[in-house]
Amino acid sequence: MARHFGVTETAVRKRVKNLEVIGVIKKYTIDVDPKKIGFDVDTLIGIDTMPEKYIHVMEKLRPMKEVMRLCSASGDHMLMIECWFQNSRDFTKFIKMLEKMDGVTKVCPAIINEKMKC
Amino acid sequence: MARHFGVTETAVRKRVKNLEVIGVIKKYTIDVDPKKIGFDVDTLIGIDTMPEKYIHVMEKLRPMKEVMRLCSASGDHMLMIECWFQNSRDFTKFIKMLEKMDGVTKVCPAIINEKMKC
DNA sequence: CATTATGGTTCGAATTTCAAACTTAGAGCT
DNA sequence: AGCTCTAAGTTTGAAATTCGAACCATAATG
Repeated sequence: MARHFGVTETAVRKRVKNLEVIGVIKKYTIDVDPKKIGFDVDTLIGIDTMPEKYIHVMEKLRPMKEVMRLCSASGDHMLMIECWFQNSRDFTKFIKMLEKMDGVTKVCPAIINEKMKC
Repeated sequence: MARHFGVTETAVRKRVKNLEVIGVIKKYTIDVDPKKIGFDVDTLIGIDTMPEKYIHVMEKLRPMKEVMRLCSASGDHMLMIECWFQNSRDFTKFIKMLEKMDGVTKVCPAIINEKMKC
């Protein structure tokens, strides 16, 4: 980067450090291909809950090993989760579990076929 | 990592290198906070299209600067995109544009409030 | 039983990391 | 204008890391 921008390596380091401190850079991550490690089913699931059970459902979902990402949303769905499964059986089982979960009113699963842009 | 697993640093390097070669590690990324750089509206948008216009819509969306991620899916929606906007005005404008786009039959936007797990 | 593949280790030179001290240059005051 | 403060760069050198090459050890295989 330093070479690219024509400044010293230290200057770049200071800027990056600052981006970390002020929170622009939240973290450094590794993009892993779920299929390559046996997770053939990558899904995005929209969930709606009864308003008073919202936090409860969220707290219940968060620690689940299948749940790779979780965000609260407004609009089409109240919660959106990305989940990885070894196979479609596990996927179906999980969806059924969600539908039965206390406070959940709607479950809208989408199976991700291909990530065209990341 | 080497210290953690009690092997040499070179051993770890070789394993990581191998993970890169076989594609388990797709890439190294930086997780940036959109709000911190002026993108106050982070959204997840589900899109449905007429089957014959599917590829066409996808190719049109992919290069758009607002589109941070794009994946093809089956189930709840045919396409799922994550988009960043500076403000809700830009967001609304984009949604209207999508709705008018040739071949698009349905647009389901969700505004991400908080990423609880990444 | 010899051979190959796999997964380690050792070693050292080259490169990178990183903090401390120092230098601008501009912005905001009086 | 003169002064001070701050943001952003540079220099420098010691410490740490990177990384290839050469070299084991072991298990699986023809």
